[in-house]
Amino acid sequence: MTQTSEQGLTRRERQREATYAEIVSTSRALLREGADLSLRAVASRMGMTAPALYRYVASYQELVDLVAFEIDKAATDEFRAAAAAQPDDDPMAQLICASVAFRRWALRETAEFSVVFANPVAASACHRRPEFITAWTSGLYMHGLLIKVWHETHFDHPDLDDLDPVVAAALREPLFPVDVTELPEGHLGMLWPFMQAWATLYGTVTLEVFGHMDPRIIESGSLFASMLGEWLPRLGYDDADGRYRALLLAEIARPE
Amino acid sequence: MTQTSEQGLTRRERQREATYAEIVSTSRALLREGADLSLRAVASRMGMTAPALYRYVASYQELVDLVAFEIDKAATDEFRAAAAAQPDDDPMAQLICASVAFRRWALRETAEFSVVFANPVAASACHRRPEFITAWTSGLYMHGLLIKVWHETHFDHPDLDDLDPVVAAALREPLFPVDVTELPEGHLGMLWPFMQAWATLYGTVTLEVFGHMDPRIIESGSLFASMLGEWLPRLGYDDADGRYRALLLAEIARPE
DNA sequence: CAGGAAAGTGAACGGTGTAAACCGTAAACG
DNA sequence: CGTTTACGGTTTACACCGTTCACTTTCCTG
Repeated sequence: MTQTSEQGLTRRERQREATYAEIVSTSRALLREGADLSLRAVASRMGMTAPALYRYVASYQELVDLVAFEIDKAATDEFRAAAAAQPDDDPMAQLICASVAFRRWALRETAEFSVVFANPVAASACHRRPEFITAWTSGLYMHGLLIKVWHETHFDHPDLDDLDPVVAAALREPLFPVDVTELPEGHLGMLWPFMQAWATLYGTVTLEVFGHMDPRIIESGSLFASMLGEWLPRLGYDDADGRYRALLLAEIARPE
Repeated sequence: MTQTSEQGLTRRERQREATYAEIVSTSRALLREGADLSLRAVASRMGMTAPALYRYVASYQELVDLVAFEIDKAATDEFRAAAAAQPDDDPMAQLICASVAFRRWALRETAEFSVVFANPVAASACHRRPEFITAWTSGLYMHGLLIKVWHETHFDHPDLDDLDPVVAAALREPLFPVDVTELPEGHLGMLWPFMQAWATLYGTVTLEVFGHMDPRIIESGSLFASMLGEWLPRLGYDDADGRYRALLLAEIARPE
């Protein structure tokens, strides 16, 4: 092999990597302009022809999967930044900020959100690489926050044996975004409230993004606020002083 | 005017109505075969050319809206049939059966579900005719069941004045599926738990349909069961004998 | 230096939504 | 009755789309 850069990549490999990055960035630019994602549009904006993209991506669906993965990664950075405004020893405050950031991002970048979350995933990419499950990065991050919350409150969660055996078996070797090494020993059941919380969070936001709801209520953010507020006691906070509820409302009202 | 039928429709109008019906039925047939909905496919299967469809529908999006509306209507018939297996003086049992039927329908007819529920609605059809909001019929039916539940348990709901004023204003003249005449006087606040329940129901099912979840957990139905079970106390049932929870599990497990 | 892989091009096929011009038939009207 | 009008359909055409194939260029490597 000829000279490789300090990352261990040859010139060609580095070029290839750069092209991948450009594909993703042009795709995201298209989505943000309201245009729809297409091989031809991406290629022509890059000064190429459509068939050239097949050197990087085997099909249109694979382009979508690639872009979705990168979008999710970038969005997670945004959630992380929002959470960073809260002290590190207050994971619930971080979780609130991250969740609100998730909603804010979804309502602002509806096209990007649709690519990641309103995109059937099961048969297409899941079986190849588990980490290509859409929302892998964001799910991992959110779950990490939830674990930090548990370390503070030790909130209740079912035991594996109390759950449907099928579910228990699934939780023992989960194929969704979770870092089991972060999970305290013998507390696999904590995954269950995580999935419940994720379902309601995802559901509320999807409902709002797709507009299946009175626009005035969406704009007010009340539905989202009540949904998130209901999770406080379940996560071990009575919030007697109303601090978290106040933070929640303030974050929702905060302009971009 | 020439002779009109007993419905007050001329021959021409009746023919036109029949063509509309055929458009919808062929569209649904296409969706159920896994093909995707397109003007050309619908037209050619009807023995026409694509531009002819423009005599009935102004654009592709309008075709989608039309089909979505009819799909929702047909699905609601299915929910109603499932609920009819329960006695009429047990609205909670009916609500459970209808909700499970909703999930079952969504997981079986994922393409039809996507047309109705994963279809941005706000800007397209909402402003023309409020009843063209997707899921109008099903939403109306579900809400009717919830009102019947309230008449039995008088479950708690917030007062309008306790809610965000923006929300209160929206609930006073709601533009989503609800028949205010069925609502008992002074209980407009009941719409609020309805929207919360709808959001979680919709969210859970959408999550399952799009496969953003461990397939084994979807198949077991446990997530859906727990979500629905959590609504029992909020709707005024302690379910001490576990009757409703048993019904819920039985309905989920029941084969088609 | 020769060979070969990688990257990109052009043309082509079958598919899509949509606009325009055109045409026969059936209803409506004087 | 004849004339007019409008409806429901056709052809044609345009601009896109994903995808395949044959071909060229370029650059790395043995």
